[in-house]
Amino acid sequence: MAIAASPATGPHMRRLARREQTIEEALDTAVLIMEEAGVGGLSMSEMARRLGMRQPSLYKYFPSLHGVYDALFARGLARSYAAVQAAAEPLPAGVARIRGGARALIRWAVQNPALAQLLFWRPVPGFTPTEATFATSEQQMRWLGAEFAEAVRLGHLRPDAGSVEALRLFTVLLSGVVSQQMANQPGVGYDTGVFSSLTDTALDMFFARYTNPGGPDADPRP
Amino acid sequence: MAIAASPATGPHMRRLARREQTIEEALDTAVLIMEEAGVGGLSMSEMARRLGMRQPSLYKYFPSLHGVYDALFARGLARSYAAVQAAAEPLPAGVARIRGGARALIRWAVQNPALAQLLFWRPVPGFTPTEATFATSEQQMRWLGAEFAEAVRLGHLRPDAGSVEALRLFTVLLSGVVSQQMANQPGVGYDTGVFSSLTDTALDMFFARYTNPGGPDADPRP
DNA sequence: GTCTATATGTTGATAGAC
DNA sequence: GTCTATCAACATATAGAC
Repeated sequence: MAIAASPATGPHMRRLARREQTIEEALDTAVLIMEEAGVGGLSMSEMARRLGMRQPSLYKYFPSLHGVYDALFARGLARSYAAVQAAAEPLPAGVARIRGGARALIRWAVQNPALAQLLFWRPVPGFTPTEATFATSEQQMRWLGAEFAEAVRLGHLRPDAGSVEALRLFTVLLSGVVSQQMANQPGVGYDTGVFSSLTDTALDMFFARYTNPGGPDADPRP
Repeated sequence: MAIAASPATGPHMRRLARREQTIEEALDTAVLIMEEAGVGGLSMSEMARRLGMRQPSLYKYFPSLHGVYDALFARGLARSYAAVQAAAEPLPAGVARIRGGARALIRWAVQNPALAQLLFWRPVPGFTPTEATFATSEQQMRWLGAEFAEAVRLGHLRPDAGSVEALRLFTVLLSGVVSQQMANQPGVGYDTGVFSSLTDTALDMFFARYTNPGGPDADPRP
């Protein structure tokens, strides 16, 4: 592996890094366009125009417009996942961690409406993400399932909170808050949005349903 | 008023009816296109093509593409409202009626994905419905608020169910079910969809939160 | 990797004959 | 109300010179 000296800083790697940087810059621009013109309003021409580049040059970085969407989808997944993990990891396992992750996801979605729409809805006709990028999505769901199982094991939630139905109901809540906030108050921040402010109430409602009446440490019936 | 004989069947009215019929047919076609190509995939050209008409002729019926979207928005509002009312009206006032209306709305949304997306999300960049059509939307919300107030009066729900927060939380649930169903299982029916099947569970969860522990007839605290 | 040039297609909308 | 003709933009994508 490390035969050549400092391969990560050699001219080849520098060139690769430069290329990566251009791609990142192009995706930044794409996000700006989508925030102005809608997710469906993205075009190679407008991207090139804003990048000070001719439109055909963009095809050296992306194979097609679909390729751009796919890269944006992957970026959205990675960033939302990172935001959730960064918020959830330091918290104690169980409902506290789940709550923190949910808050972080909704906050991220409200702050990144274009990418969030691409992930939560399917606004681009004929666009389906690549299998590879879609795998990240399933990873996120597996993580959430594991956290629910842990919350059950800790006695925070009743055993039926580990069912797929409970997990789906949880995603319904998150999706609902995000959808209502973005559709009815676009451009309004997380803290002032009338729907994003309902996040904790919605989570309370959900956890109350899956908590034993006797409290967090009550014995689940055998 | 009724000076001329049978004005509703005279030649003038017949002509008007014919015009209305053409417009309805055009909107039917528009819905089909949106279901195939996405809400943003609608175009005057494709509409005219399928109607066996030249594209400029369509401008005799709609002032612009935005005008078509506005008519579709109005149609979606009217039909969803009608579906909700038809299901809710025969039911006894209170939670039963609210539950029936919610079920009907989600069923309608799943069965009419294109119009539902136009109503629930804002997928068309730069399109905002006319004030007149938007008024219908507020009418629907006022009806829902009145039903909640009635449920509180009947003792079905706690007084705080009449708050705007509770009402918003309710719409979050409906929006969440619809969004998840349409995004993750497009084309799957209401009865077999894994998310639309959660409708009753979600409503149970909501009503449980706003019900007194002692049961529907327990005294609300003074 | 950048550019020019170009093929090829689409769209929304208007003017004006019949 | 229908049509033809047309305008002016806009788009994706490719070929090939430098």
